[in-house]
Amino acid sequence: MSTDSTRASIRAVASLAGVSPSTVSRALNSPELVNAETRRRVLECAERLGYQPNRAAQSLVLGRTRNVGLIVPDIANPFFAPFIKGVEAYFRDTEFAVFLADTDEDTATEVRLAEAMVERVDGLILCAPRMSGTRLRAVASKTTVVLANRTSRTAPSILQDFQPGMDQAVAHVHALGHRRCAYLSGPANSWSNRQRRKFLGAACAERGIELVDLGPYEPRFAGGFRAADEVLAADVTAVFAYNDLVALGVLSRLTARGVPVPGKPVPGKPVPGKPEPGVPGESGGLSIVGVDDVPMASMTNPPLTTVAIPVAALSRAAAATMHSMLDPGAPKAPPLPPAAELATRLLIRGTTGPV
Amino acid sequence: MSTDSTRASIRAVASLAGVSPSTVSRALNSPELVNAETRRRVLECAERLGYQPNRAAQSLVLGRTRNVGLIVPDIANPFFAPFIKGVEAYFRDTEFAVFLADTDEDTATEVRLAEAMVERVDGLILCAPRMSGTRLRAVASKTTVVLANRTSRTAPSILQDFQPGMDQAVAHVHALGHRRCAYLSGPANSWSNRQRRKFLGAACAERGIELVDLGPYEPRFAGGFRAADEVLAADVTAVFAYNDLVALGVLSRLTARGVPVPGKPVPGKPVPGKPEPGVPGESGGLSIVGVDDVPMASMTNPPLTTVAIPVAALSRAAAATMHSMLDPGAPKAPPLPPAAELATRLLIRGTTGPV
DNA sequence: ATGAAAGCGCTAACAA
DNA sequence: TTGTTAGCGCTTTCAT
Repeated sequence: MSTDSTRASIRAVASLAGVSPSTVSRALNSPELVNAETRRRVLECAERLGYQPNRAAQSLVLGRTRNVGLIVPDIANPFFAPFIKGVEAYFRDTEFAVFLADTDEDTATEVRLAEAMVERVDGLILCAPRMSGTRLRAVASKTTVVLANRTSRTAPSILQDFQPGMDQAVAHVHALGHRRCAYLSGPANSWSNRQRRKFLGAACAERGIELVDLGPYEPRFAGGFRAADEVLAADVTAVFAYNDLVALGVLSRLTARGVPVPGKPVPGKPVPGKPEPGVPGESGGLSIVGVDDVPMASMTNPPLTTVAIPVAALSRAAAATMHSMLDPGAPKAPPLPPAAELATRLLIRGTTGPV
Repeated sequence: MSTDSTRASIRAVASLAGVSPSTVSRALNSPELVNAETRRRVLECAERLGYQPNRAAQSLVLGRTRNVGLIVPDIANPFFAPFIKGVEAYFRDTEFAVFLADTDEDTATEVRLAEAMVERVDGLILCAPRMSGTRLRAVASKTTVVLANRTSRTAPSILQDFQPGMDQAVAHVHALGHRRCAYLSGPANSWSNRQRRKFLGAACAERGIELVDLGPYEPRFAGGFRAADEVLAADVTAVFAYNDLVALGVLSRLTARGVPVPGKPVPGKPVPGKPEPGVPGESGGLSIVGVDDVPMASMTNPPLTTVAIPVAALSRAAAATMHSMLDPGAPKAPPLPPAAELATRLLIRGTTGPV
């Protein structure tokens, strides 16, 4: 019955076990330094008192918090949920706990949050951060930083490989006969956006597809709404959206406007609200390709063709890298996980069809 | 140029300002106890050195961490994203930082996480926790607890008011002529589930609607898939799903099976994969009602009729309650926010129609 | 209004 | 193998 209202300290355990506090500390942290029998007794007493070392005191003397921070642009964006889950799941079985923060896609908020976190953690995982290189360097000088989807010489970064997915997407669309397509771009200062655009551009050039740039749009469903109308005016037959949310927004708006997706020409059914006739290759509808493979992408009607990203591998790699940097005893993460694990790939579903 | 590699301590500031450490501490924490001019000088020196009090040391002496924990069943469930965001947004402007954890809808994990968190926080916000009353009491005895969507005598709880929404849903469905409906239940030990069922049951009884219980199903999209087939076998004309995810799963599966939603009878088009004919009132299709109003509910085709929950008000109230309990100086949260703010309401969209 | 000193709970030299 | 001692950086009596 150790129902003491106030928490047991290391001294309470020590005196109950008839040893000094240092011995208790050793029994707990460096078992090999203490006599087996003594250790057993200490552990038993600790157990009996429900002893839990005071973390503030440990942090103070050790100079480490055993917390890690995780900053993402938007929790509500379904792309980040599995990322967060992956990181949390990884650290669940370690001595580390994780602080999560959401920047609301705002760079200033991101900087403020990073600065607030630095005080309370041993390391910071920055997922797709938008802050400047200078800022990043400032943060990295104060704590251990691991980057996901952002390059930098300042800190190790785990990156997806967009090339295969984007290439497959263009090949697919090309095979369906599309020759003039649009890219709906996302945040201008985002590494992901630049990557997507780059590989898309290269693959299109290679295959003789004309690529029109539209945007930037906010990387959400609402952004896709706005994009949809601009797409209709751009005289293309297929669009590559920055991500699934935008793609879904486009799909929804297009459906509402009566534009068929993908382009199965509906004879005699012109596009309402789009009075200019004579625009070639358009009344046939549009094909749409997203990126991310968020859960809802497979639930729409028609389901979305999209470039899937191995988020779980990404988050696990980021977490493992951080862990190995903070705790030399940790299972050391390979400097970079096998490229194949981080490769994107095309998932062909219902929103792409022949011109 | 105070580019010192090692962080400035309170002593560094003290000696730079020519005062004692206690004065620096007072200048920072109890301005009224120190001479205005001295204070100005101290603050300037602190600024110059980029001084940031060591949190571990403060925690140790103060006995408070200035962290709060937040535990939710599933980050990936779009219902919780705004909740989390609300809590994070609230604490963003306070001295508190928040730890987030995801239980994966698992009670054992929930308990473990709560116990791990207790060590590192001053208070714990438990969103829709499933742990037993006994466990809850154990946790609450170790730290300040605020509950969201879970009743308890142990700790203050913020609850949504499901009555109006459920009542409106039943009235709506009744007006459309439905007389035999199903409830697709969620987690058995969830307060939300019991509430939904209760008000649904009462409203149906009142209006002479027969309510069939199905499930429980896991509260996700996949759960709805399984539910859909059982619904078809249950000979009902409308279903109330535990939440939107389940509703969307049902919708998707039904669409795939060729069952029209809502029930606009498609003449001469029988339900494939459902060989038994002669079942009355079914080939006409089904009406579906969800709960939550997650973002994707408005994006499907047809968009989902659902009972919307004011999550932002809920999370804000929970955060404010916690804040006022931890910090007497905080804007004191009303014991309970105005009921109207927490009331659910029906959003009629496309998945409900006449029998 | 300010300084000196004690101590929060723990770990790690150093001694024994 | 174990105990003694000295701090980690801060706040807070208690003096002055």
